[in-house]
Amino acid sequence: MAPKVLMVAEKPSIALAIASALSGGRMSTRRGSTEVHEFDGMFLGFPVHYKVTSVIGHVFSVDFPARFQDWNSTNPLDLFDAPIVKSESTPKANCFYSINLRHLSQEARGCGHLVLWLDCDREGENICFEVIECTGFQSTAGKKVHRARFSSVTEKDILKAMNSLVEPNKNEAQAVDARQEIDLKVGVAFTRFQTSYFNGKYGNLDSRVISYGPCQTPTLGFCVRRHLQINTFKPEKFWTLHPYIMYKGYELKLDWQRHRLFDSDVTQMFRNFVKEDGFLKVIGISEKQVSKGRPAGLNTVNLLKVASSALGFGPQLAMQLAERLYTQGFISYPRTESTAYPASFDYKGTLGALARNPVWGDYVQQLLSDGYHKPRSGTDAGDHPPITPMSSASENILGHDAWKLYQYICQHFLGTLSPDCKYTSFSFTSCFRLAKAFGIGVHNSSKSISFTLPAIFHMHEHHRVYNSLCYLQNYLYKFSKILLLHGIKAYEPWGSTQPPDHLSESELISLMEENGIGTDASIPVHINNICERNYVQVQAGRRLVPTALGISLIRGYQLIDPDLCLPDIRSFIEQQISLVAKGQADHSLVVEHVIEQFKRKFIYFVKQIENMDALFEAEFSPLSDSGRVLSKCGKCLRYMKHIPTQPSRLYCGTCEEIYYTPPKGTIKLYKELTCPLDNFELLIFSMPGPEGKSFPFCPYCYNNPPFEGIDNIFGASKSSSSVKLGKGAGMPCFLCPHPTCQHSMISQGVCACPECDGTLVLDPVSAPRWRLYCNMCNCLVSLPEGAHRISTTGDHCPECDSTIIEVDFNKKTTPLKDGATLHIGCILCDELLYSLVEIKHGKSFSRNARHRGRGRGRGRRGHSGRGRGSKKQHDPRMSFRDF
DNA sequence: GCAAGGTC
Repeated sequence: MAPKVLMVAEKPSIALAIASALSGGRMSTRRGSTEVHEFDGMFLGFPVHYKVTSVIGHVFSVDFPARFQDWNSTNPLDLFDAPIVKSESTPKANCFYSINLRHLSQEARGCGHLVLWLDCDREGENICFEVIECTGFQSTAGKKVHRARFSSVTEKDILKAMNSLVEPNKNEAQAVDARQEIDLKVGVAFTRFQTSYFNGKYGNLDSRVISYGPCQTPTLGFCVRRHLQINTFKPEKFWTLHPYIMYKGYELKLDWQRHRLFDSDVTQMFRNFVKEDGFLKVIGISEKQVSKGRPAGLNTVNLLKVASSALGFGPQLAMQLAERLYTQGFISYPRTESTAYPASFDYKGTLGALARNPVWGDYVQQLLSDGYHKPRSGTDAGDHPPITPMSSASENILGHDAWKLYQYICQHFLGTLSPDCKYTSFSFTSCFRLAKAFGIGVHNSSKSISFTLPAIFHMHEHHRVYNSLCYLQNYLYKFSKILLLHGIKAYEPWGSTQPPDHLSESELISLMEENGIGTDASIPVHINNICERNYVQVQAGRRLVPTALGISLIRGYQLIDPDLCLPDIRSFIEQQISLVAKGQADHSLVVEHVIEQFKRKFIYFVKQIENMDALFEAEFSPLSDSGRVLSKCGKCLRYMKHIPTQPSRLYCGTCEEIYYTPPKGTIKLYKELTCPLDNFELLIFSMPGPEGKSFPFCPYCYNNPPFEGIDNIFGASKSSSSVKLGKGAGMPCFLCPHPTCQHSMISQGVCACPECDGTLVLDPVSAPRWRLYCNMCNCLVSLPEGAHRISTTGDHCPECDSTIIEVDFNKKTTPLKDGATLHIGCILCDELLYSLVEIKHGKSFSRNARHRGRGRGRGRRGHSGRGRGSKKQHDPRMSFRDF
């Protein structure tokens, strides 16, 4: 059998391109975690069997070990010296691709060579070593690792790279390791300190996390800098003259060449001169040919700028739309830095694909028949070609927003192939004759007051210039060199100088790009971050207006240590890790050095925090003045206040303790019931919307789970729970294993979830639309509607072990004979109850399926709680109706 | 609950 060669790319699209190029399209493709393309070919002069697959970005990410994860017991300062661990990045919830790591180690089995086709940048080089680690290639004798260096994913470049394989560059990979460690330690240390300090002191900051980061903070800094410029702007009054002439009913306003004066009296003097004379003489006309070059190819950052400024789409939305257009085959890969097309690019073919489009098809035909120009040369970053339409679409197919974005991408592409845009700009200059005023008999332009009719031109799509007013100007010039002044306007004052507007998102993207803050893929994330943290708000025209919180933070850094919010902080880190990438400095020495510097900055920042706090004090209210009285503290038995602004929390003024509550919902007192474990009054949390779940929780247990390892025992890992538990997310009652408390999962749990490993729990306040919800997934089951009361009993069904429930039907609507209202039974085995229950929705079963077999559900009974049909119990997708 | 960087 031919030896096997495994090739790994950074994303599925590249794997496909490489396999297609090397196999000439003759390959077989099978679906693994990611697609695997297989074919036979030659490698280093020998016949081999190729397998080409990909990862999906980074395989690993860095974090602190578990013992540093607890905010309360970890001093943020210690994070600088803490170890860091690499662990497999958890795949996205809606992603069928499960696991990069296992996929790779499986595919690598039996392969003698590994060829790394990761993107040719530092991140790609870093992922090379992640792949090597996953495949175990490094450690096995007789196996060889190769790095393909390609400048584009064209067939030519792929073949060229194949013939000049090199070794992966450890230095570049280590530079990324260094950046990861520095970003993690600095970001997390500052974030935890700020969050604890300010959220522990003020009640209306309106952000769960007061985050800091070497990218997001300078991004915020740009917005605040502009805001402060606006606030400190001192307007000045100015005066100007605007004479009017009439032409065939048109009133034409002329601009004064002096533009404006800051002196009222002098302006008034000029005004009188002009008015007294009443005539203007045309002394010159200019006709300029102006040319605007056709654009180069479109890259991500430029797309984002136009999307924001012209289409009104934020970067996050724009990328989502672009991503969808890409996966549907309408445009090429949307994340690219390059604005230059590869030499081999098939313009004709791409134009051909657009030729039948009803909107611009005619223009495309014209370009094809009259000949198109090659795009202006841009820059080639060696990643992907510029963003280009791939096939024709219509608004009906794409929907409004995606269509607008697609339309721009098409028009930009057609623009790159069109002739340069040429247009003519006309203007004429006229002057008021100063003869009278200055007693000079002859016109002298040096002593005249000149006015200009502003150049008027209109560019039509496809660069045709129309301008009826140009003819008008010509007419004026030829036939009427002396113009009668129709009127003159000069208000007092005409106006005042205006401050700049708030930073537009598009300007911000440019600033970030210029200063090396973020990358094309991460710029939208950083902007989104500062919005979500409530540091800025996007207002009309997509302008970013900082909030009181955002301003206080930046002004605070400016007072304590301006470096912290200047863009240079990113370039400093970049410059340091570049030394590692070039092999000029040792990885660990650089990390140590940079971390040490930031540690010192951190210590100083903590010491000086009062300076920032003074700004917060002026702007925000202390916890003791915030919120409204809600429930009793179990320790001091005094009332605590609920502070509903993010992060939602309770504050006990007596104990000076904070108890975080689940986010994004309403919180009410739960019938003044108390938790048997700690005496705190129970609360009921309701998620918004008609289908929103409600559940009781004890504020103390929620923040300090009384039973260790709740996650492991019940498989309800915080991330997989459909309820976003949020900060301190410990244990709501639906996870509580208390054996006798009437609110615990043991008491309220009814049966195993049909779709995951969770337990269906009675929603105690769902009347009259009674229901059960799963304590782990989205599964929702409606119970008989309109019942007065539904409650669990202490009994279990002898047949399926579900909890027996008691239903008190409404007198008028009771389905029971003779108008009886009380009915007791098992919802699965009792014919009547079974006929009245209905599964509403449940989406997430596949994700949790792998937790199966760990015994939970009814908890102490393990599997026995799962339905009665033992024959079907192994199918996790079994619908509720199949029981 | 935290950073920034890949990608789906």
